[in-house]
Parts: sequence; C-alpha cells; structure tokens
Amino acid sequence: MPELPEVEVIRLDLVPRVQGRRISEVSITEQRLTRRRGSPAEVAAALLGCRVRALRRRGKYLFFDLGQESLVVRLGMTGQLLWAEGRRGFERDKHTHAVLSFEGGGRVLYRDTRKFGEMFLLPTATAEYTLRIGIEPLEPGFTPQALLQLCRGKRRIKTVLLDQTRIAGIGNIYADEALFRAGIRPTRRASSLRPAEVRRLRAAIRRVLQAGIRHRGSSISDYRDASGEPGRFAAQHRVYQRHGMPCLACGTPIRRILLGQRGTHYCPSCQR
DNA sequence: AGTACGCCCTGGCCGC
DNA sequence: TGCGGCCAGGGCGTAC
Repeated sequence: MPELPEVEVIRLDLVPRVQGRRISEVSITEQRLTRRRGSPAEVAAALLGCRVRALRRRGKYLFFDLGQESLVVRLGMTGQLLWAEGRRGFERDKHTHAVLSFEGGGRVLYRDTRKFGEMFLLPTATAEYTLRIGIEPLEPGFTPQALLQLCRGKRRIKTVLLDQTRIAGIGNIYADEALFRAGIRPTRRASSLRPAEVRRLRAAIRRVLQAGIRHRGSSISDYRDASGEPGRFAAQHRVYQRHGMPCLACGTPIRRILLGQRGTHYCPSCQR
C-alpha cells in the first residue's frame, strides 16, 4: 500500500532514469487504468514522443511533467512502477497494465494486481488544483498552526490524517504509527486536541514519514521500489498489524478496531 | 459538513 | 486437491 514514503522512494529511484528522456514507445493494455480521463489509446498517443521534464510527487500522486500536460500516476493499493533495462529486469506479466519505453533504452512497467491505481493526463498548471491535494506534510508550511486549523470541526483525528484533501500522502499505516508516536488515540475528536498534542502529532507525522523514506518504505503487501526490492520500514512498525502483541513501550496488548471500515491499531495505555 | 457504507479488484487464507 | 466464502483497503459515489 504505497503512501507518501513509498511513492517518494519510487520517485527517487526513477528520477535519474527518466528525467530528460524521451518516451519512444507506449503500451496501455488495461481499460480501467485511464478511467478518470481519456482512453488507453488516447493517453498512449499523447505520451508518444514526449520528453519527461521532471518527475514530481504530491501526496501519493506522481507527476511525469511533459510540458503543457503531465502524466498523473496513482498507485492505489498494489500499484508498482518497475524500471527494466536491456535484457535484464522485468518481463511483462498478466498484472502489467502499461509499459513506457524510453529513447536510448530502458522502460517503466506499471503493475497493479488489484487495479485500484490509475494513470491519466492533466494540464500541468492546474493538475494539483484539479486533484484537490492537501498540504504536503514534509514541507515547511505544515506547521503546528496549519495542523490545528485542519483539526477544526468534529471529526476523529485519524479521519483528518487520512483525508487527502487536507493532508496529502498519509495512509492507514503512517496514520496509526504517527498517532502512536504522538500518544494520541485514533478515535479522539480532532477539535479536542490541546496545542501541545497538536505539536506532538505534527512532529510525529514528519518523523515517521521521514523514517519511512529512510528505510525505503513499508512492504506490507505488494509494495516494491523501482528495482523490485521491498522496503524495510515494516520492521519498525510499533502498532500497525501488531494487534495482540505487547506494546513496545509498556507491554499492554495492542488493540485493533475498525474505524471507517479501516483496520486501526493502537495501544490503549500509551494513547489517550 | 460529517459520517456510514457499498463498490471496485484479486491473491491469500480458512474451513470443509 | 478443490472450491466457496471472506478479508484487506484508497478513493469515490451515494445516502442520510
């Protein structure tokens, strides 16, 4: 389940390989992939011959900037972007739904078993606005004041963290891990957080996302980097999928509840 | 505006 | 060994 750290690792892997390179061949074989905008044939035709000016990330989205337009890629639950070069690397299989080949060699394979991911073109200038992407939690603008502002209203704090139009890039894993590190229960009303708790949460979010990137992501199900390698951050998880196991801080069994249809993990003793 | 829920999709797992 | 049934879950649409 690629969240901000996993998407950033893939971006860092791909930047030196695709930036400045021209797309020489495109194959999109899954109808669902372009469902938000255009058809596979239209997207493929538009991509052909374009040069990738930059590869950017906002939240869980990747933007292949092509000039006027950008190719937007969202990996959903099981999406992968794999780099293959020459005879080495990855072969197309039944879960490979798109392949972009680059002038001078090398190709990016898009694989996605559950097909929740998508790929489409948007005008570069307005893409972020169109997608209503919230504040970038690792940017300087994500201040305690900004988080406090986002906590207004009477929603649960975990719902706020997962709302991509408010904060971009946090998914189920990093929400649970950040809340544990901040000592805050996922069920707490966001509007009830005291200023000190908001400051702790903001710091915990940044720390846990940065640690995720440093360990090259959490490989819970299908996540792989652009070389097909899993990340190592799952070994650092303190609550996510540790229900029933003792809390690493106090020994209390980690609890798992359902919150908005999402598995939610927390320590009933450390998180208040 | 918040919240609840069904839907999409498939591999993996469980029970028989 | 086979097979039905269930689960995971990000984001979106719909209903309340």
